[in-house]
Amino acid sequence: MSDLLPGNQIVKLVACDIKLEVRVILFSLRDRQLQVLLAPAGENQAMDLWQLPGNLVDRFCSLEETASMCLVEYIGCREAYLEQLYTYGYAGEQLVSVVYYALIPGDIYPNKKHTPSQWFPVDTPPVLISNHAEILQYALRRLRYKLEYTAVGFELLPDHFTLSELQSTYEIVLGEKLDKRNFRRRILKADVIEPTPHQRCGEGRPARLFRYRPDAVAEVKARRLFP
Amino acid sequence: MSDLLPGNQIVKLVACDIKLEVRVILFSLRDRQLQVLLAPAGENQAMDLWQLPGNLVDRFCSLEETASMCLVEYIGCREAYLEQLYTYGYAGEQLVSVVYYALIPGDIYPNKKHTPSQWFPVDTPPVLISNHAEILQYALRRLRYKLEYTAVGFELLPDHFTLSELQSTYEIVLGEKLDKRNFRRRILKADVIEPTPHQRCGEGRPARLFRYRPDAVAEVKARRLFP
DNA sequence: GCAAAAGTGTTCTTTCTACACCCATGC
DNA sequence: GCATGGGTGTAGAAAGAACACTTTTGC
Repeated sequence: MSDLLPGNQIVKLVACDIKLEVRVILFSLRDRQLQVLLAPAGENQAMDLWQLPGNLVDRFCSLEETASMCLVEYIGCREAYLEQLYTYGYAGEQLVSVVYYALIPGDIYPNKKHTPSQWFPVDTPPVLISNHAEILQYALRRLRYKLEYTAVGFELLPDHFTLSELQSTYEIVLGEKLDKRNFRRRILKADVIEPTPHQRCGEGRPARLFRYRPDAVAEVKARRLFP
Repeated sequence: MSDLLPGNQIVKLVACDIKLEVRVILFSLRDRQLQVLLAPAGENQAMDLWQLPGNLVDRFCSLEETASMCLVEYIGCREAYLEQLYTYGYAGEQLVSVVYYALIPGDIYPNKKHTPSQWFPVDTPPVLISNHAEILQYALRRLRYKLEYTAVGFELLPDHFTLSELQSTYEIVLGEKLDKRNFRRRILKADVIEPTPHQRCGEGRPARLFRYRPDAVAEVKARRLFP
């Protein structure tokens, strides 16, 4: 298990049998619920044990690249909002786990792919390995908190969306009803989304479509201000 | 290569030549300035290159333990406020750096120890290796932001402190003058510090001493809500 | 023309901000 | 008794919360 290493000086100090992995919490809106993608963990399917998707860190990939690769691998998604959550060290198992979370536009990626992973409502997850349930709860708290002081909610929607869709997103994630007029005022004042010339027709009066201002994305990322 | 595997299979894929280190940003108030502890980085002293204190992660220590050990090693300090900041991956160097920051009560630990590390004002740090200057800036932003919505400021002070000392701490870290009455109202409403029966005598009228409520510490920690 | 969702302002309440004087002690 | 820092309340401004009706389309 303790692999041998080439003998320059720095290697002497390397704690070489610590495993390093990246895990990604994929959040998405499906069936009007906030859902999370989980992968089966048990050798034995009957156990019904699940885990957060992830990969060991390859020596040629950065942490964020590894996380991005997970998105591609698990749902074929490029270019989602991705943010580092926390790094957990498991002393007993010599394992370090760098955890990210991602916001996946709902209804873009199919419910099932070739992978055996599945979406679960965040409120009713299955039994998870290790401390993954705790990590999931923490991610949820962070996501909710973040929604309250930034406008990242649109990252869960397609490129173009109506204000009602955005409000619904906030309501689902935060788990509470919001006032329509106050919501619009606040979200527009935040100045990260802008109206487009297009409308969406459906039942009732057509709604104006919005999109996020491309120049505003950096700003949202920069407010990576909490633990 | 990159499928996530449970249990024993994981070992096959270990990227064993990735180095894992913990760095700690030690903040402290000295000479009425916010200062940071740095360690010399150059083999050659003339270069005057510095770095954030840190250690490679030992196989038997957790990340937080490693960070705590840095505090002991560099300034002989146990029991400081310690919070994970961010984890940086350096793909080119196969290096992963888990960075914490710590708030060290000022004037408790002497300015110099047997270690060659030194305190520098955060505004005028020396030249730092790698991206350590950037990390320091990020830590500062996080600390300032955190002070605005929590009451962690007292972690930079001794066990007992006056409200004026606490206000001064906030002013130094945030870099702006605060209104005395508003400050007191806010900090008391936050409900994390409490008056003690004691007073501190000095010049002028004696000041009541406060301390943080032991049961409130968990609460502050729990608001580890930002990236 | 009616069902269904979109869109739009105002009032009240709460929170934040600005501001000045008396108090207790040491010397 | 005076110099020094400690301690206290209030009024105006800004921000947030509560609230109901008109508009546009498809059927």
